Amino acid sequence: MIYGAEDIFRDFLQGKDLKFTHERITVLREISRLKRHFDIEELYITLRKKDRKVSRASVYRTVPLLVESGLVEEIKTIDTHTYYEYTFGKEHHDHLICLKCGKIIEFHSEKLEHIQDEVCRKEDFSGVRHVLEIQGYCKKCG
Amino acid sequence: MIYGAEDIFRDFLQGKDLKFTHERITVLREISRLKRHFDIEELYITLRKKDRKVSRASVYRTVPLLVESGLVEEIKTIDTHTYYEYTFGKEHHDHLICLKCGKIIEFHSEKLEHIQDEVCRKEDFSGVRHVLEIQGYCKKCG
DNA sequence: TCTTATATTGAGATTGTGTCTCAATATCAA
DNA sequence: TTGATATTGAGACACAATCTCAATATAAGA
Repeated sequence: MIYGAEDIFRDFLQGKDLKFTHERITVLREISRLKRHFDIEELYITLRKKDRKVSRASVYRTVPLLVESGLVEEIKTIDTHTYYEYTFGKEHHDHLICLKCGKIIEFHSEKLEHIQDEVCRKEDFSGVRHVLEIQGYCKKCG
Repeated sequence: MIYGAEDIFRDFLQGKDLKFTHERITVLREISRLKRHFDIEELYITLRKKDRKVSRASVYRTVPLLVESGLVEEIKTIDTHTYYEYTFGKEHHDHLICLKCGKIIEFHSEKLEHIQDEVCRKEDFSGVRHVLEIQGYCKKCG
C-alpha cells in the first residue's frame, strides 16, 4: 500500500484531533498539482477558477497546517511576499535568490545540514526546520 | 578619525546620489540606540513618543536603505512579521528561533559561511547576503 | 445507521503592514 | 546664492491575513 501525501496529512490531522475535511483535501490536491512556488492568494484564485468551493479563509487556514505537517515549506523572499512550495517527495533543499531577476535556484548540501545539526546540539536546541536563503546575483544578472 | 555608522551611511547615500537628510540620520540614530530586534512600526512609534519628527513614510523608506547599506539586517520569522536588527560593529550571525516562546538565539559558524561560499561558486552565483534561521524548540521549551 | 460533541466552514468585516501621491521643502554642487 | 533634483509628510490607498459567528460537517460511539 502506497503511503502518500494525503495519508500523511490525515495522520497529522488525527494526531491533533483535527478533521480531515473536503476543503483541506482540495487544498492539498491543488498544491500538489502546482509545479512552481506559489502564494496563498494565487492558490485561492486558482481554486475559484476551477470552481472548487473553498473559501479564502479556509485556504489561508489550511496552508499553515500543511507547513506544520511537513508537506509544504515556506520560502521568504527579499520583498514582503511569502511563497510556499510543495515538498512532498522532494529532497530538502535551500534557495539562492537573484535580487535582480527574482530567479530561484535550488541547492542541497549535506555538509550544510550537518553543521546545522552541530549548532543545534551545541546550543541545546531542538531544530525542527530551517530556512536558508542566499541572496545575490545569478550568472545572467551578475 | 573614527569611522562610524553615520559615515558609512553618508558614503552609501552619496554613492547613490541620495541625500543625507535629518530624517535619515534620526532614524539611524534611533536604531543604533535600540538593543533588541525591532520592527518598523515599533521604531516609528518610538520616534513619535520622543517627539522626533519623522513621518511613517520616511521611516519605512529609510530602513530598506539601511539594509542595503549593510548597517541593518532583516530577520524573517515564522509569522508574517518582519524584524530588523542593527548590525554595525557586530559580527555576522544567524538565528535559532524557538517556535514556542519566540526566543532568539544568535550563533555564528565560520564553517557554515565557508560552505555557503562554496555553493555560490558552484552555482555561478554572486552572493550578497544570506538568511539562515533554524526553527525549533529551545532548552526550556524542549 | 443514528446521535452527539466538537471542529470547521464561509461571507464579509476588520486589522495591520506597507506603499503611493503630490505639493511643499531641503539638499548640495556649482 | 541659485537651481536642479531628491525628499518629505499627511493621508489615501492597496493588499495580505485574520477574525466573527451562525450554519454545517466530521468522526466516534451507541
